[in-house]
Amino acid sequence: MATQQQELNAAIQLLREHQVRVTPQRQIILKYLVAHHNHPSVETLFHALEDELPNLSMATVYNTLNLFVDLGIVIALPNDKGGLRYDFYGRPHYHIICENCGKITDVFAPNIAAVEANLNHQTREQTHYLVTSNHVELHGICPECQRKLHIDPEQQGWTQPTK
Amino acid sequence: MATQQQELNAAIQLLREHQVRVTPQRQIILKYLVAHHNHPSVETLFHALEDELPNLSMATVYNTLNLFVDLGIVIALPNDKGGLRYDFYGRPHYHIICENCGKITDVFAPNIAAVEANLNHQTREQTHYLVTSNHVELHGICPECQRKLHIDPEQQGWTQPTK
DNA sequence: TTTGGTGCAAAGAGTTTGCATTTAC
DNA sequence: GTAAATGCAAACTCTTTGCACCAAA
Repeated sequence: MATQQQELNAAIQLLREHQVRVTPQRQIILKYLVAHHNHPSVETLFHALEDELPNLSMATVYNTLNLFVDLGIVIALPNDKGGLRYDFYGRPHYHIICENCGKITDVFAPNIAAVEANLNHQTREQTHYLVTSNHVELHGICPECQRKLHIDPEQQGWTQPTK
Repeated sequence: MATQQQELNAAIQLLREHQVRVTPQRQIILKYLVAHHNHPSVETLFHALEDELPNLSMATVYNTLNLFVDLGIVIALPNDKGGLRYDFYGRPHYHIICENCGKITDVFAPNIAAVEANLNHQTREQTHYLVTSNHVELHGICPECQRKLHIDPEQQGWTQPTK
């Protein structure tokens, strides 16, 4: 398991390899993403960093995140309202999102590779696409919200209360 | 296998059950979505229908699609640029998206249920979330783009050309 | 007849861009 | 020293909202 410092160094190395400059803003944004796996929106990230970087601009946050996504350091998680949240992508994993509170949790399944291989194979058989990657995203209710909503943890399904 | 007419009728029935009015706009938008599995954006849908509904408003398209998503008739497919595309959700399926041309293709895998059950179980074990649904999305290169890009169909991986 | 829906226009949110200044290399 | 990145503001795109008119039930 790589330490946060090692992950950060590896990411900075990646910047150098792509000949983009290692600015304080980029380092601080990276450091935040490595340390906090809270899948921040641009907004969240901006406010989390405004103490450390008082004249940080929103534009810089947008530009930096777009750069990181292009370099594959970070992945963008689109939600069904058209917004994006970001995640440092050190090790392959997928996500589960709480339908009640919106929290995003990383899932590192032991046989994730087997499931994905199966999925990719089937898809290729059927569509003849050349499969390059997959995104798995689950939705559910996180443990805290289960308690808050008084949901029986043994039940297998759940339907959102009518709005 | 349900015919398009049956799917359309079922969807209209759903509108009635939820006591929302069956307007010409809603019927025509539904008809389009049932007939074309091209995963249109709001823009695409609007232009496809402007002949049939000359004073159709964008706002109506937005409102209607949001309604359909809330009713579960249609699903929203967010892309990593923060945009949304829509898909009539008659039968469970997942999607593969061409990285070159952006085309979205439906995948109806035979044992999709088994793969999903496995995924859900693992996720629950690890996170203790109550899993309610899952979204599987693959990325790849569609057959046409493989030809255009002269990609050997036997190869197993592909990396996007540097921009 | 009575809500609820539509169309229009305006407002709002989120994101990108142009440009002068600053800074990493 | 030079090219690239930042910060600011303005521009732009996408989506929602308020309201008068219309139409489905």
